[in-house]
Amino acid sequence: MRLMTKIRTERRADALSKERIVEAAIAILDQDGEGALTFRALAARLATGSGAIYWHVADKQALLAAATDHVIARVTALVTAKAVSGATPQEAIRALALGVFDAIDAHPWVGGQLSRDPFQYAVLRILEGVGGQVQALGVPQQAQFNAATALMSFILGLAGQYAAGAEFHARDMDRTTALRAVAAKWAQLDPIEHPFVRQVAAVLPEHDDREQFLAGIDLILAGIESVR
Amino acid sequence: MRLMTKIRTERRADALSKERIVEAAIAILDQDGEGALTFRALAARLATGSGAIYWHVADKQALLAAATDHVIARVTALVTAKAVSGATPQEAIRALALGVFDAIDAHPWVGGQLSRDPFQYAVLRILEGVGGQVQALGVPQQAQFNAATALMSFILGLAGQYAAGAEFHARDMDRTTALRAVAAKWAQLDPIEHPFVRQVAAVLPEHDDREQFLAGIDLILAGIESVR
DNA sequence: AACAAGATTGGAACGTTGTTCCATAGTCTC
DNA sequence: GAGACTATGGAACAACGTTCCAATCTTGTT
Repeated sequence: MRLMTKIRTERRADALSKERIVEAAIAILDQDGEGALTFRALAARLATGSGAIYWHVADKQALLAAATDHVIARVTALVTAKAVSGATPQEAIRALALGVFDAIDAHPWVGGQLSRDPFQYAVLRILEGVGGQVQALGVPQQAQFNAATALMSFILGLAGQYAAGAEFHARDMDRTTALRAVAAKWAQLDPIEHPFVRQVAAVLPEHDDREQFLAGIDLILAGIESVR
Repeated sequence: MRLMTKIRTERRADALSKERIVEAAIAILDQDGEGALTFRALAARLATGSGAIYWHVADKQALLAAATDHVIARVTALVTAKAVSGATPQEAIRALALGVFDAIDAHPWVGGQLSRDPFQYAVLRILEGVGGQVQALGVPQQAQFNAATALMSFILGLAGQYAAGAEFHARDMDRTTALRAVAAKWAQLDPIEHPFVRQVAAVLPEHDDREQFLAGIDLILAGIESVR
């Protein structure tokens, strides 16, 4: 008896595969937003039927998780590679966080997906990256869990907010005018009931999301420093 | 000509109203989870048709936002009342954060909704509560925005994660056994690629979400302290 | 009391979605 | 070639959010 050659011999040039499906899904998501990804649109783009797609992918959740992982894997791989080549743990954490932020900026749907499913592989990747650097930071073992998950929660929280905001304006306007519109609405709130939000509204249109994000990371890093 | 008496005279005892609809929605969400809230189920519970509901509510998003606000308004009102009666800003922030956490624990769907729409009124309420205490903390004006939104993002991030996790097990098992299952899966990961997650898996089943949440808040508060 | 105008109701109907089912076609092992 | 397994494409199904509309109820005017 011969060992079965499990090597997939190219059946056809245009054969379906999980990878091709995921890439097509990402293309749709990037081009037309989260709402545009349907199995019909996907089947049309791949010139096949929805049944064929289900042969390779369990369901829509799995498809979204795979697409998200595809994007996040790039980020974590790139950053952990940098981390090896002599950077402080703080710098590595900042780089990882910014990598995730930029990925969400480029693919807003990733933000929504990350904050929706805590046990998907992409989230685990980020936790591993953050956790490793927290260890390198010299945080005592019992505190590592809380420190790493705090960083994770912050990243995912802002990810979700930013993504939802991006989904919100999408086509109609650019980000600045959208923020200006929100600020205008907030400025009209009751000064007695919402003094702080009104104050925020004044600086909202000019603020830089990236800087805000990094400031939050630095805040938590400073907090971790004080525990160490 | 006489001024129109715009006072709504009770049309019928069982008249529909936005409030009754929101309360029924909350009942369904609490009882059977986020997926169970449909306009058909809502209409059945209220003994009416879906068209009648649309007369009072714009769409499903508005309904979920109203339901979320209904829950969160209670929390912020309660906590800001406490804050007035002499508590340190730190204590007030902890109380507010824990209030939100407990609300999500009691109504997991609130977590999902909060992290999905950044401009809904409930989020604004939390931001106002947090921001007011950040001011009271003596944080310089330029840093207040970053400090408050960092706390917000952390709260919403963990809210989303916790809610998604709660939705995940829901009926089948309680939280501890669900965590044990996840921990078991994580423990089987490649030790080279995922050392930190494997370490986390060991403590995952015994950890207390509430404590973890509070630890994160304290970490950020410590970070804010160092900036002050 | 009768009427018109608007507010409110209940349920049918529409278009779209995720998913399942199935008849067919391709590919590999004997 | 005969089967067995893999893979495909599209029809069909149930459920959803939403729209539409005829019927009813309430109010203000005569």
